[in-house]
Parts: sequence; structure tokens; C-alpha cells
Amino acid sequence: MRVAVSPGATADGLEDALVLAGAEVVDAEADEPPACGIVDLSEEAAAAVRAARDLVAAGIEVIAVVPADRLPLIENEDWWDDFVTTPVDALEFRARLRRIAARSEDADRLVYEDLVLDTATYQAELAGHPVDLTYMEYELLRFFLQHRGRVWSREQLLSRVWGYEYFGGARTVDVHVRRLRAKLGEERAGWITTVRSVGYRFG
Amino acid sequence: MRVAVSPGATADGLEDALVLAGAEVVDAEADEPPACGIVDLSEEAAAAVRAARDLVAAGIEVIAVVPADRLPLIENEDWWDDFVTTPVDALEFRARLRRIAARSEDADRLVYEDLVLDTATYQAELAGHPVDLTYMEYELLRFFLQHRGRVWSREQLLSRVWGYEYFGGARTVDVHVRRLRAKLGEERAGWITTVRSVGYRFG
DNA sequence: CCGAATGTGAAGACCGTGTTACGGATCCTC
DNA sequence: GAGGATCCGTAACACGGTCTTCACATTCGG
Repeated sequence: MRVAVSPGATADGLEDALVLAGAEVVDAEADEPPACGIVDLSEEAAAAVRAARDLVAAGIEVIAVVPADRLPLIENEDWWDDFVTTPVDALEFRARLRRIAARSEDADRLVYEDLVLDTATYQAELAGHPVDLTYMEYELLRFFLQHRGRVWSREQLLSRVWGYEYFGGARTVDVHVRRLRAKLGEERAGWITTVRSVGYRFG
Repeated sequence: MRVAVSPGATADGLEDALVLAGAEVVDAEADEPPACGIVDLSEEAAAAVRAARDLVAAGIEVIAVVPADRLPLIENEDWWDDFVTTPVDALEFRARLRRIAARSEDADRLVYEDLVLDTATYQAELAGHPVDLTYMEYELLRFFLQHRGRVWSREQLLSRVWGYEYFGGARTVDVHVRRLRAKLGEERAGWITTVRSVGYRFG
């Protein structure tokens, strides 16, 4: 399993624990994104949190490494998926990595009614027939599938689908929603609901 | 947060840690299902695993309490959603409980009698049937639900629901209250009380 | 019984969204 | 490198719904 560690300088024993846990440490900027990001809050907490937000925005699961006494500080944050406390225990780390690996495996197929997204091959199927979506259409649809059932404002969609530091007009979202609806077909266009003055909701 | 512990007999400090973590320990067979099930593998492991499978089958998230040296044994199992190792740390437990609570997302539901506002989906239900509210109607009703039981002047409502820099006539509030009452129905129109010369009160 | 406050209905202004078209950027083919 | 195709972001316009305001009716309190 490929994991990325941020910030670069790792705390005592962290890399040891990772390798013992069976992980392969790679660069976060590598061609193929890692399956999991480890952010270490014990040294440079601010940089670690920034890195975590970027990873989450990129759809990568995050494990935070945090001193036990700082746990209450991150409790209500949403930029981590799991955590371990220092000193890091290699056995525990392995168990948590395995769980994330297992979860991301079945995440390479996203299904909603007769729509299937294969995130491994970047292909979409509707009622058994392939649909060709452009990159942004695919990313937007994937986000909707992964976060169905709640309303997302245009700004939230821009930051989470287009990128954390995206700076552009919010109407961009409208147009992509329209293109998605068109490709989904008249029947299924209603999957994406417009919530006036708020944003869009899928499912 | 309501949690159920299985098997009944708990290990040293487990119940203490749960209570310190802010959880309410209830019976697994209670009328209302718990938000989370805790299974303790340190004593009767077999019974604990059986209980865990039942919980998972019922759609309840499971936290396993497991001695560190037994971790490899449960690593590849799928009947748990998270785990802690013994001895149990109350702070860590609280963080993990909070995460599960946040994921189950009951936090963004506002309820008053048979009215339910889901702030995540921006939908309203009255006696089980969806109600179609416009944006301002929804915002006003949400404010009332969040601040029931006291009187609010029109100016207070304008500044807190419409926005601090709002500049318009106070009669706008009256009209929106009227429309809300109409959509709530004759029966429930009295939920919003007019306090003459002062303003309005909900509940 | 009078004045003030509130309920009610309608009309116009305003805002948000759907839709289309267009320019720039990127990639592929020849 | 030219030419074309594709994709993305933005601007412009039209439409429809929503908000606000006004006028008038009604109720309430003194």
C-alpha cells in the first residue's frame, strides 16, 4: 500500500512503524496518487493541517498522527478520516491502514441506480451503455455520488471538486451541472436537484 | 450519544472511559437502537464477535475494544468499523465516538413535534410529508426552531435572519410569518404567536 | 369607540437559474 | 508546426419564481 507522509520530516519511529506495517512511503506529488496520506501533527502542526486539507480535497484518505493530549483539538475537524496517537504502535497502524485499503478497494466502483462509475478506469456506464464524460463532468459526478443526499453550495463544490484554491466564477458550476444533466438524459436529469439560493443536491 | 456494550460484563475502566467520553450506555435491546455498539474482546471474545456481527447486520457501527497483542487477529475482519486497544484512553474514545456520531449525521436535524427540518438537505417535513418552503421561509422557520420560546422583534428577526445590513421595511416579516403559517396549516398556525406591539414567538 | 398594530391580498421589482454562445487553452493528427 | 477537435470557463440574455412593498381590511387594547 502506497502512503504519503506530510510534512516531510517524520517524527520518531513513524517511518519505522509505517514500514513495519507493510506500507510503501511515496512522494505526495508522485504521478500516481497514494492510497492514504499520513499527516504528522507532533512537529509542524500548521503545515500538517494544510497538507491534510489538500489531501482530503483530492479525495485521499488521511490518517492524523497526533499527541494524545492534543486529541481534543482535532476532534471536531473534518480533514481526517482516522488517527493514531503517539508513540505510534506499528500493529495498530497496520490495522488502520488495512481498513482504509479495504475501503478504498470497493470505492473503485460507485453505483447509483443504473449508473456505474469505475474510478479505476475513469469510465461511466448508464443502464449498461457507456457514457463519455469529460474530466470535470466525471469529477463532479463522482463527488455527487460519494456525497449524495445533501446540499452543496457552489463555493463548496468549487473548492472540493475544482480544488482548494480555485478562484473563479460560481456560474461555472451551473454550466457543468447542466452538461451533466444533459448527458444523464431527460429521465435522470432530476437526480441533481437545484436548491434555490443554496446550491445543488444529488439523490 | 447512546452506545450499547456487549457482552454485558465490561472490562476494567471501559465503562468509566465511555462515561467520561460523554456517552450514554444503554441496553442493546432498547426500543431506540444505539448510535454505536461497543464490543469488548478482552474477556469473552467469542460472544463479543457474535454480538458485533449482529450489530453490523442491524446497520449499527461497531467499535471493538481489543488487547494490543490480539490486533492481528481481527485485522482482516469486517465486523468492526473502528477499534481501540486496552487500556482504554477516554480522550481517544471520545474522539472516535464523535467521528461516528458526525458520520451518522443526526446533528443537522431540527425537530418540533411533527415538523422536521433537515439542514443538510434543506428539506422540510410535516407529519411525514415534504413541505415546499422557499429560501426565506426556510431560514425564518429554522431560526424559530433554533430559538423557540422567546419573543423576537421584527427588527431582531430582520437582522438575524435577513442579515445585519438589511435595510427594508419591518412589515416584510409579517408577510413571511403569514406565508409560513399558511404552509404549516390551520392546525399548526398557532405555533407562531403574535405578541402585540413586540413581535413574534415560536413554540 | 378610536387609534394603533396586525392580517390579507395583489402587483411590481428584483434576484437566481437555465440556456446558449463564444474565446482561450490543450491535446491530437497529419 | 499547422490545422482541427475537444474541453473548460465566462459572459449575456431570458424566464420564472421570490421577495418586498403598498393599500386596504381586520383585530386588539385602552
